[in-house]
Amino acid sequence: MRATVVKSGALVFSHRSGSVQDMTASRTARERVRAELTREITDIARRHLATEGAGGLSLRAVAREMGMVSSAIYRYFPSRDDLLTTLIIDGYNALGEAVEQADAACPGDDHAGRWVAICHGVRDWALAHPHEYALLFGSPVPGYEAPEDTIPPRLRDVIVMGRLVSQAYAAGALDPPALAGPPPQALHADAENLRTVMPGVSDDLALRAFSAWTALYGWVSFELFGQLEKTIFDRRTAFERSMRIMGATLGLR
Amino acid sequence: MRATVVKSGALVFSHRSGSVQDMTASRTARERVRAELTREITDIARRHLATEGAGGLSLRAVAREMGMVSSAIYRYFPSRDDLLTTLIIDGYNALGEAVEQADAACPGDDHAGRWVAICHGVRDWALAHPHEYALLFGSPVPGYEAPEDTIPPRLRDVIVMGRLVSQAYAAGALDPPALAGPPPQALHADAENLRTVMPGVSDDLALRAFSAWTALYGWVSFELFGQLEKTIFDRRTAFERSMRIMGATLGLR
DNA sequence: CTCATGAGAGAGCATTGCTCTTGTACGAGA
DNA sequence: TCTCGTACAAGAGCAATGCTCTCTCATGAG
Repeated sequence: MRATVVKSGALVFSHRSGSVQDMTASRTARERVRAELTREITDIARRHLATEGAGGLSLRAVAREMGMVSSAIYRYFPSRDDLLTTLIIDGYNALGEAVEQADAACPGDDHAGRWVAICHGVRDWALAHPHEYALLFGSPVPGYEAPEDTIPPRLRDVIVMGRLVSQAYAAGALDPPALAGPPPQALHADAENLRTVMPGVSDDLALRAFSAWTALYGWVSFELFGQLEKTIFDRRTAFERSMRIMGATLGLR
Repeated sequence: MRATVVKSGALVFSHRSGSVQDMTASRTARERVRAELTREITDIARRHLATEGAGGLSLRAVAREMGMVSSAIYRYFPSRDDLLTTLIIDGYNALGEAVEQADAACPGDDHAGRWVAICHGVRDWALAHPHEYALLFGSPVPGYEAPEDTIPPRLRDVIVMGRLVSQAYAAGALDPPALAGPPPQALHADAENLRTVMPGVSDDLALRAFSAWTALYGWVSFELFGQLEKTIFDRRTAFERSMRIMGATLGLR
């Protein structure tokens, strides 16, 4: 697999960079068809995922639908888990994008509004893609270990929330209520950790924001996994109310 | 997977039952053996569940371990889903019991302490039985529809929380902070609904309590499903802090 | 003692993930 | 333009799975 033409000065770094991934340019016809088929496989797999769920995703079924024999699919994905991994990465990216758009649709200085919009962004995406959400946030499929590649996409949504909190804090728009004493010193390191996506805020605020974040996903998971079944009926309203309360614990009003 | 094929010629029912919960006193020997074998199946299944997870629970493997042929197990459970259902019901009961005990271990008038104890009760049980927790609160297994029988056991834990909130409210021990205006009228029906496990409290309080409840499970699910992986390290402390904040939104201090 | 009934055994079907071997068409280097 | 290595697909096969039959036999109520 040798590139036909090396156009940029990549030659200089060619011995250093082991992982080259610029496959956007049209290479040979073979590689083009390979990329096309790979995309088609993931598309079909995503559709099966949406109808059957993660457990029902079958490589053989995907192959069948493509008119391939089952073994041929292993040319593209060495195992079912590898297919799952790309679906997971795609899922995190799709969710992250939805959240980014929800945030961007609000005026930058309406911090409380942005918070609610972000929450709705998560919930709406989850309701629209329940099985993908389950793949990302449900019980991990047994024997499957998420590789490192999934980490950056996974952070996209939380980064949006962190940015909001930091901006609101910097703008002096936060008026957090006194709910408890200062957080225990033992949590300083974790708060410091959280500040990588939430720069500038206090330990207390970072921890509260993360709590609100888990509450958001707690609600959505409850709703999607059937735990609200005979309990909450006006779910959108109840969700928004709950998220407003959570936002209020951060001082977003 | 080892085989350990045990061809037991006769079923020995001289096993000391000593069981406490046989409401129908020992009927015919046949029925005794049947009850015993049913229990043994669920025990083995629960062990497999704990090691392999829900997806890896195989009727054939359970049968093999019992020295039965695979088809024989269908005399006891008509399908894999039925086995799952009894495991789910048992799981809810075990969780509910753990939560009840956690609550009971606190002085009745220490409402804030009881709240934290209940939260730890949920989390501790979940950490001790991760796969069972995943079965109860994780992504629903595709094609599986939880039957009605699972509803009462599922309410055991939430009833404990509701009782606490009602008692604290009745004792005048709640001092909820002003976090938002009154809840929308649209949620009155849902709040009324919540009052079946939380009698006497206001709409606002019922909704806040339910929010805290979802936040609790949100945290535990995040922790168990790997979402806290490179983020929170002192998890017990962070969890308790988060739950204290949630309790404070109810006015528990 | 009789005999319907409950229960285990075994074969079998359709399905899965995955491997191995064999045939084939492409396409880069001569 | 031809050749030959390579990428690819096909097919058979293995070890599992859930579940359904049928056959046989011991149990235990009448």
